[in-house]
Amino acid sequence: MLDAAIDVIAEAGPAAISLRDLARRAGVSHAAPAHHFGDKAGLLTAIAAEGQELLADRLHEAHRRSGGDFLEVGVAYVRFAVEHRAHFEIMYRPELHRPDDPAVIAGRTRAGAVLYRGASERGPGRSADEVRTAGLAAWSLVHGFATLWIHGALPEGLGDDPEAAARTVARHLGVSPG
Amino acid sequence: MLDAAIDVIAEAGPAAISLRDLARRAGVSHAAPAHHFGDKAGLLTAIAAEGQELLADRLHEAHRRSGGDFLEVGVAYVRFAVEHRAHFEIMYRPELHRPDDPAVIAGRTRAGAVLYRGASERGPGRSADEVRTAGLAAWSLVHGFATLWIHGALPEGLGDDPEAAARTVARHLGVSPG
DNA sequence: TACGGGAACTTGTCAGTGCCTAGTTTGTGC
DNA sequence: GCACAAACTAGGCACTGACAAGTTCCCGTA
Repeated sequence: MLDAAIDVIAEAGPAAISLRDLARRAGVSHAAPAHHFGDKAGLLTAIAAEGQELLADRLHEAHRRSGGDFLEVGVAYVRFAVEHRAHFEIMYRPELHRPDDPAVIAGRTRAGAVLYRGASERGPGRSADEVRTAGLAAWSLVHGFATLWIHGALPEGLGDDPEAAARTVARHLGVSPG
Repeated sequence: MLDAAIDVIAEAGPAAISLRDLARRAGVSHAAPAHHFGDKAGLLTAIAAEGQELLADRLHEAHRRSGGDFLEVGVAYVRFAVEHRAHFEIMYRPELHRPDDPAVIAGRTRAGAVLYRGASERGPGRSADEVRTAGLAAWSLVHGFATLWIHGALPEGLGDDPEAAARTVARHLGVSPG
């Protein structure tokens, strides 16, 4: 059921999803999805929670494999967004799900921890506030790049490899002037 | 009619909009909106085109007033997103409108020109490719910051002034290492 | 083995929606 | 005065999410 939902969202966007269509695809009655998830927001909340956990896993793994290289964590963020586009879109659309759901909050906290750990390891000699805003800058950059890439808003000529393009662009995150 | 649509989107998101509800608010029959805009996508396309023009105006003005300071153009981008949240959300949701609409393309081209002009004036001694990716980095950063701010995904403690926060964060866009 | 309970699911219904077609009003230029 | 077009209305169709009530089936317990 969740898999079918993710397929639909990935190909037609979150607005195109219908509980009844999912039920048809799964070969069950039209009320079965509501039975499991409560309502439509419940279904999307489940997807958001799954996405947060998945993102946290990916960021954690990238942090470990790269030895704490923040650039690689950012690239992993973009890769997650492109590969799990449906999850990504739902996660950052709080009006479609329940952002105060415990499972969603838990995943978001875990993912956020990796992002901020990467930022704090990046410049050890800087103030706490600098570290914080540097992390926000990096997050903003990769998040913006991912959403622009997904929505096809970026200009042509970047190639078809989002990771390589993200790596190139993210290198422009320089040291802070204070 | 467009104003009513923007109010609804701003307070409940693009998914909550209904042609019939808009008609009720405007005191006309349920088919009147469809008559003017063709269909729902037509209405949202009109909003997207209006938003692109508005964004282009804002960026152009910020570029002029700041003497070409790219940071200020980025801050204007964030300000536009926060102040015209409904327009901004529709503009970057191509599955909800018709991104190939001539009016939309015209506005997008005009807005893009300001963004890239700001980037190219930033470092005159750099290669064309560096200028291009620097512009993309800046755009990604302010776009990401704006969307995260709008969706309430940023951590607390940033205050309630998105422009000041954006200015602080965007300063982390340093020089490119190549 | 009989049974009670609960989870999974079905059936039916309701208000609401987008879109379509046909008809009606209203304003304008000739 | 009138043709014409734009603006709008009225009604219907297939669809949606949500809700209420009933059904099936499995599993632990006596």
